[in-house]
Amino acid sequence: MKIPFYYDQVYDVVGMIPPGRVTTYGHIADYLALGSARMVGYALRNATNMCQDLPAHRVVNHKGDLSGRANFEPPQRMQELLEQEGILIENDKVTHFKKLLWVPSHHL
DNA sequence: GTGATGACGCAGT
DNA sequence: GACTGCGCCATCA
Repeated sequence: MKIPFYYDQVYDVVGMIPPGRVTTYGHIADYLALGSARMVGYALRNATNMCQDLPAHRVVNHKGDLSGRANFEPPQRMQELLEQEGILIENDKVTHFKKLLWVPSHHL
């Protein structure tokens, strides 16, 4: 299966998110400087279904909310994976989100 | 080619 | 802090 050009870009950024940290769609989009935050989420939607190795659970929206958990096969899986890395989830939102936030460009 | 969709983000109120 | 509306642009029908 051919992977759309945008998806591969997202995989690379998401794949370099350090464990125990999270990032937002906007930051990824800004780092890629290709499209918008919507494109990131759009790409991840296929990514999760396609590449289970992809730590898409570390990607949340600008509110720190697990907006895409419903897209995971078991929606509960996303929260489980985050807690597994030490990230606490409350009311489907990342606790201390700003502290755990990791910015791609900041990593350079 | 046209129209609608979407795991979002931001400005305005 | 909350809600509303608009922009974003690749992908799908």
